[in-house]
Amino acid sequence: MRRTKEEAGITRKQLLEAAVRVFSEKGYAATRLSDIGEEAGVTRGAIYWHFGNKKELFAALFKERVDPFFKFIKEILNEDFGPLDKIQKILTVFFERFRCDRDFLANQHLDFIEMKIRNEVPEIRTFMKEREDKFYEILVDVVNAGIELGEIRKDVDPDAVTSMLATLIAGYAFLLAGNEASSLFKGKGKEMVEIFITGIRA
Amino acid sequence: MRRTKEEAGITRKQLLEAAVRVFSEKGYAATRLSDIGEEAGVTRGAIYWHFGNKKELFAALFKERVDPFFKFIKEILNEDFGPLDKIQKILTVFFERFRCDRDFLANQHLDFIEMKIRNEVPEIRTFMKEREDKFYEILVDVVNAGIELGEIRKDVDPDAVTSMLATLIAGYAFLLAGNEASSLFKGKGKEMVEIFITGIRA
Amino acid sequence: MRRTKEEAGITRKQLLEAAVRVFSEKGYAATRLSDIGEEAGVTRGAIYWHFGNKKELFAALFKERVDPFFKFIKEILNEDFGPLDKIQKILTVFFERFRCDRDFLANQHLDFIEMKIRNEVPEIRTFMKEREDKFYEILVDVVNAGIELGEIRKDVDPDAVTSMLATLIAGYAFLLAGNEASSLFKGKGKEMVEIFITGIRA
Amino acid sequence: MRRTKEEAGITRKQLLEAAVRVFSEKGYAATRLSDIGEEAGVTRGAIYWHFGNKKELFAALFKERVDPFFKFIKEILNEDFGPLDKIQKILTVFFERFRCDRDFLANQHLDFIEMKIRNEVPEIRTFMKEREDKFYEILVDVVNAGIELGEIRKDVDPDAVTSMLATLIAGYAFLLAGNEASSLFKGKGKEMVEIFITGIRA
DNA sequence: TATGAATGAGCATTCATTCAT
DNA sequence: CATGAATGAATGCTCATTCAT
Repeated sequence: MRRTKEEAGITRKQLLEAAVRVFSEKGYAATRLSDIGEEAGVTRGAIYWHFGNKKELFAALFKERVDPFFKFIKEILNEDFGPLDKIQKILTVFFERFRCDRDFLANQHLDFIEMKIRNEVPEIRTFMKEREDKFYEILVDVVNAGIELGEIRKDVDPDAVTSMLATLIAGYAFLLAGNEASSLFKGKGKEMVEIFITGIRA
Repeated sequence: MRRTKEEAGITRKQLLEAAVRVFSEKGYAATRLSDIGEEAGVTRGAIYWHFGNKKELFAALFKERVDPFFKFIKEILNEDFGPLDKIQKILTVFFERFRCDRDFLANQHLDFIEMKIRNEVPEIRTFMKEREDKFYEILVDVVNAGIELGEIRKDVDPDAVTSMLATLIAGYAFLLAGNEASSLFKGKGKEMVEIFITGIRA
Repeated sequence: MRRTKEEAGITRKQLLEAAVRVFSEKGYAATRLSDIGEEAGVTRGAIYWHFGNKKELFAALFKERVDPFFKFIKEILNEDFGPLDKIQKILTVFFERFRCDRDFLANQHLDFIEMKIRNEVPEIRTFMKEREDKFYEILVDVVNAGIELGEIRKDVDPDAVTSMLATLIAGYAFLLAGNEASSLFKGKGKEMVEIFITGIRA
Repeated sequence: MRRTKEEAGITRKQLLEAAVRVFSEKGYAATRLSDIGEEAGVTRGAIYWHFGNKKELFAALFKERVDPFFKFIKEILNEDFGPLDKIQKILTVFFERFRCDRDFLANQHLDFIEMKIRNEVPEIRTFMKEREDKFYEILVDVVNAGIELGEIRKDVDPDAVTSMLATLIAGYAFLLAGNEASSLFKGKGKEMVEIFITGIRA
């Protein structure tokens, strides 16, 4: 039993880390709190102390994980690249990180898989909606800038670009996270980015 | 209670139809057999009579639904189009059908969501592997034909094309099936296809 | 489906034969009607046609099997032996038959195992009570005759002899029917009879 | 709800006590865990906490009950009696205890009734086999000693003696535990022992 | 803080039983 | 006579949750 504040913080962190892994591997419904407890080296009781219940634990995951995620994207967008390079960079970095950072992938996978839960917990819903809306606006601006700068084809629908980004990221995280993916899917992150960029380049 | 063979067939069909809907809406683990039973207008017992258990019911879904799905693709590939048009057609038709045919979407959604289950039931695993492998080979041939005919860029990796197809289809089905999708995702099926095709066209 | 009376009789007989085997192997509660059906080569429905329900099937077993069993004993008792020989013969024949006739053993095993059921079905209860009472009276007479004839010790309690018979038969059937019996139990039917007879001989 | 270790031990003990009673009364298959729970004053959940599942509960019964049982026999065999007296004592004490100690009877009844289960749970199987083998060896030694000392007839097969012991104990426990025993069976423990001893005495 | 013990609602599954054919 | 289809009550088991310690 951890007695100091510091130690309690460690338990909390371990629980969250265990939770992403287990949730993303099994999905929300099939995940047992005991699994998470075991993976974190504590009993289920600790989860209740730190998070209240299963749903809250799941919600906490988002609040803690999504923020750095969006910060990460913002950093890319703030760097001194042209619009097209920004878009390319975002996708490339996503794909790259999916491949290397199992936790990052798990998190994203979770994000897409558990939309149902997200809709059930208003807290998550609002939380995610806000950031995505903001992200959407920034991205559309980037695309429009790209068009104005002549980097992107004039006849490209900015919404198609954001949709394509969302679709590719969702699909990639999905296929990559599935233990044994479809035969069609061979990774090919860089090549796919290239195709996409070629598809919108002026 | 249905007593004739014919009527039993109806019950079976209704169970399967109910099952796609419920499974794809709730996911495998969160689906209760009673939900499916109620939706089909029979008791849980009927499920056991027809399918044996939950897993087998799920497996039966695949065996019955995936076949027409692949037939559908084959038909497109057999038509008298050029390679690029075939690829475009496949994606277009998929996206279109996802939008209009709720059951088709649900089915595909299921397919992607429940890879875990798929891996647990060897029957499904083998079943799917075979068809996907075949599909993959045909597609690669199409891409290579496209390259030779000068319709597709020479420097395009055929595997990148199949991966892109898989990714787009998975992502699209996914985002569309999520009750309240990401802000980034605005549908835009046709536009996305156009970007993709432009990305690989010679 | 059997259509003639004769064929129906065959089904009935097969069901009863299957029933003794399965009941005696698994016990009443653990026996599924489908087991019996399969062993008899028909579906459960046939059981309901012939016997009404599980309990009735079980009851029918007794009525059909116990009669010949008591007849068999009576025959021994009616033969022209001395009292001691009669007692010896009964035990010997029982043990012998237990060893050789698997169905006979199963039947007896059942008889002892399922006293609970017997008590639940008044029909069986009365039925068995009557025969056993009669058997008891005859046996006590035999023992008394033996005492009077000086074949059996005067200080032997006739009830102890009948109890011993019952105990040995029950115990023997029991230990023999248990798949892997106690290490103590090595069969030894004849030897046990000899010990018993020596124990009561004048 | 019991919260301390001590109290948990009480719950466990009560569950075991309830379990012997219910199992031996209804048999393994017909016993519902809720019966045991109710009899012990807890919910079924507590059974799963303490024992894992039904089979394990049953197995636990053996491991906890059989040991004292064999100790009890050993004590008799270690006392300062002659071989014949030891054998007589064992039977006498068994019969006596069966009559007075309902739990002891129930336990023994269980032991004989559920050989099937015993064979299904390897743990129990090995466990019992070992003790019975040891018991058998000791008993055979006692019989041989009796023969050498001239207390027991030279022509008596030691295995017949152990078999008789097993048969009598099994049969007696059986007939006594059956709610309404056979008409033949009138108890008569002491008298039966006397007959047996007379049967083997030199 | 965290654990151990226990609860209870919910779920998959089994199985005797029904009954139209 | 017998089957196939379906029902429904019962039962073992899982798991989120509670709470005294």
